Amino acid sequence: MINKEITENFYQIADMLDILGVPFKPQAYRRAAAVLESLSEDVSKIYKSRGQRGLDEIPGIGKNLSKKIVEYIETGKISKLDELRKQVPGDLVRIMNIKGIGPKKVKRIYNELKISTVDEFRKACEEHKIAKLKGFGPKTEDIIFKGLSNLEERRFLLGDALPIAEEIVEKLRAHAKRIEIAGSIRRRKKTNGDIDILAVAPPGIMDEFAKLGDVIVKGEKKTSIMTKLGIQVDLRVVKEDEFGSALQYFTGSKSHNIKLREIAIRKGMKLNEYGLFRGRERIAGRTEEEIYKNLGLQYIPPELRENTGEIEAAEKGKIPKLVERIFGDTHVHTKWSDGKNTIEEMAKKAIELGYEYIVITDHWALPIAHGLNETRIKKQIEEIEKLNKKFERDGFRIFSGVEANITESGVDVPNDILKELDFPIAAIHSKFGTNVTERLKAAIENPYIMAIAHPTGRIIFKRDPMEFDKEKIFEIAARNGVFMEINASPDRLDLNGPNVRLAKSFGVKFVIGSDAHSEKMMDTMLGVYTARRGWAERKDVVNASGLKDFEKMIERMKK
DNA sequence: GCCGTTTTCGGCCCGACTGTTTTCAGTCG
Repeated sequence: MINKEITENFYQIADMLDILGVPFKPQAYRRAAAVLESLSEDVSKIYKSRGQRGLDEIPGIGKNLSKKIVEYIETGKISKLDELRKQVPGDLVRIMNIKGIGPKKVKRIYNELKISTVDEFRKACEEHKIAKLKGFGPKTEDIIFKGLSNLEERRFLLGDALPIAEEIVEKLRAHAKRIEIAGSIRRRKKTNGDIDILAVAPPGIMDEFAKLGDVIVKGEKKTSIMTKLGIQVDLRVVKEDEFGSALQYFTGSKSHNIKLREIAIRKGMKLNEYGLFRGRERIAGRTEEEIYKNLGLQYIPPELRENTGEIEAAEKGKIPKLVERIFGDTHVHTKWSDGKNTIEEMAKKAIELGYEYIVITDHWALPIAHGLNETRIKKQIEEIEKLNKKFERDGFRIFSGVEANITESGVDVPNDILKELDFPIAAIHSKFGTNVTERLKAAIENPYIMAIAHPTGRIIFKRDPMEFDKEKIFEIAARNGVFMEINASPDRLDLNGPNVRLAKSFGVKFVIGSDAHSEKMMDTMLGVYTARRGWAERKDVVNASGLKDFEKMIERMKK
């Protein structure tokens, strides 16, 4: 996606301008980059349809930055970045990523020691040249030396970070009056760089917390540790009547907060983590709700706090009523293909999770996944019918389905099989770079396919999303009434939030599926969070309603 | 480089903690 490439370029320009000591511009570049990062539309599409002016209208992007975006779309590079590279040599930008080392320090080392590469920095540390510089010392040198061998920023899947955060909160709960997860985990971002926890507690909690990892910093209001798993955890302790303002502040996002503080200033107030103030008078702070209210805003759920239009929506009272839970799982694997559990075991787990139905969607003849064939799927349908009699009294139902593979010649399951199934879904599992738009289109236009599973094929940290004409596919899907799946698998979360929002703008409806291959994995909450981040409401998500609605929908689609 | 319910010029979020200092600059979130 071109947005991401431009974002990278902008962040680099910002860092370089920082090193050069240019004021204010770095912030402008970073703000623009952050906006582009969570923009659901492809900037090249915007440029194609509405020209440079279309780009200009994006908040945080003015004449100069839109010109640079156009330059990147047309030439694949930004000449300003090339110019800056001549002025800011070597690895200085990368070295600046070391926590505790910023533009000023990097620049001084560069100027005074005339070094710029990682190797030169390492050598300078070993020879203790950096500690001898004025204003530097052994600790700073140590931070740099250790940081050099760990330069890549590590991020964690929400599916990994959230349980760790919850575990720490549980361990500390007895020592705190109130305690909650804040930061990007509370916003349910798909990946997280660290864990932020906020508490109202006596000072002793810091000692308890310090036992859970290696201490990085320890003060009475803030302590940071590094856990064995390599994830940093920050604990902040605040006063009880400041909890709301602190939670708001530490939940972010940064650009959401900056915007809120600007609104506060415009209305003659001041907002910080201790409260909302008018002059010396503190007018809010105990709860987040009263802060938003006093700023003249509707309450904004954490998942939306990315400064991508939610503040404007809140000003007009138009924050959507987001999905809260789902009633069925539309993507479940079993032992019939590559799953670990039986249909019955998966059904029982679903009942335990409070669901009213599941759809069994095993793979079809996929070589890697020991798939179904015509005789076996008939047997599977028989088993499902038998189990349905058993579960009837629980008000629970199992639907038949399949996860068809979308090959280059179309969906790999014959139509006369598909039409026997309740809810067949289809997905691409190979050749991620070949005719993707055409293949997705063919699958959507197959009259029996109900949903496209993991539509972009992305696997976080491992495989980039496939390139295809999203607008076209979403338009066709909406027209054909085919659902786009929000895949709740922790390393997929595909569609992601911004894509959900884009698809929604075309009138696409969604299903949330766990893609579970074992009962342990059958939790769709990450999918619900992803839907919320995409501003999806109950009416946008089929399985956000109960069994009756799902049955009716299937009947309708069968006609 | 962006932006405007005081502004098309002159602002640009704000407090905690650290290391290196003798009162604070730099960095982070």
